[in-house]
Amino acid sequence: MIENKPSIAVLLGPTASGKTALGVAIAKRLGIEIVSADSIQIYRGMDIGSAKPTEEEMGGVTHHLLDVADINGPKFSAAEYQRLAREAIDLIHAQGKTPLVVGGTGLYISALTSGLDFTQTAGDEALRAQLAAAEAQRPGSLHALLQKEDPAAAARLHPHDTKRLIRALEVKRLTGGSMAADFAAGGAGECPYAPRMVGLTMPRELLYARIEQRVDAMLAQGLVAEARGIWARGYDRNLPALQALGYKQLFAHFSGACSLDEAVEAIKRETRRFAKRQLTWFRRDERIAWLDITQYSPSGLLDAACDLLQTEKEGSL
RNA sequence: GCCUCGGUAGCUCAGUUGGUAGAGCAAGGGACUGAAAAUCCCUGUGUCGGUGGUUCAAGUCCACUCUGAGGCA
Repeated sequence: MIENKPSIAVLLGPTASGKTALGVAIAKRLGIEIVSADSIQIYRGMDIGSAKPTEEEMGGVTHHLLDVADINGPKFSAAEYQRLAREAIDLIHAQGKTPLVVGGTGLYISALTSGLDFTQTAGDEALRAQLAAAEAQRPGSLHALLQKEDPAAAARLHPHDTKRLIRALEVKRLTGGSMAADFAAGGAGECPYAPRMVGLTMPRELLYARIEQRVDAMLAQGLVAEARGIWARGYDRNLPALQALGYKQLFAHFSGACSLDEAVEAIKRETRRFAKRQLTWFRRDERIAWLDITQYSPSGLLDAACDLLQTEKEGSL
């Protein structure tokens, strides 16, 4: 009945909800370290557009999992994130502290708070390229293939969901296993930690207004120059890192596909949609204690968050 | 003051010879296990400016009225 799993505190929420600042404040008060759960802040050189905290914003609090990958380096993955983050967490636990995971990438957070077990098969780029080509040539062929090789997985995937179809075929062919089993598990496997989760929320209108303001602030901070610097390196525009909000739309502008104004509008629109998807992901996790930031004063919010995140600790100490 | 063209979904608009309305965009909901800020699926939310009239039946025809743009005086 008594679980002895080490606890982790998690602060999550959609983009522009104020996680970064609150996270630092919490870490300072509790004297702990932060583990970022952000799929874009892992990239070196993508600072303004990813809203990566500056040295000043970090306020002396140690942040893990920032700047751990290169834009054109080996393909990063959720599995890689899980490995690195667990290392960082173990290190923090070794110091007798509770790590505070802060971020908005749902899959990454789930990789730490649930039993998500990525199979031991790394991606096979050649196979992926081959499958992608087959689908491009004859749409629908991947789903038909999967139907033959792994009907259970095929039943879970839409014929248009090319990325997952490729992955399912990859898993089947390389390991003989089935993605269907993973889907069915729903991440319910063994989680090495006891997570304490707090989510930041607010009325949708306010969130959208904050997104608008933040994109404008990024532009004022030099987002265009940062993106142009990366653009100038001539990387393949299809790199995963370059699909990031802000960069992707500005690259379209640099290539002459649209005006700067149009790119900025697209960034704001796509960021809104992203926030909506984040909320969809988080909503299904009943473990999250939601704090509506409009219901608290800044210090009240900090108190409430610390309270929720610490309860477990008090109980176990 | 007169004339013309508009007023239909959050926005831009379409609505055949009268049968209580539909596209794009925006938006909302959902999925998600090695690309996840990615990828994919679903959804029309409406006193058709208002009032009265003709009609079995009005977004559609008639009258009046409110309102926007333009034109003529």
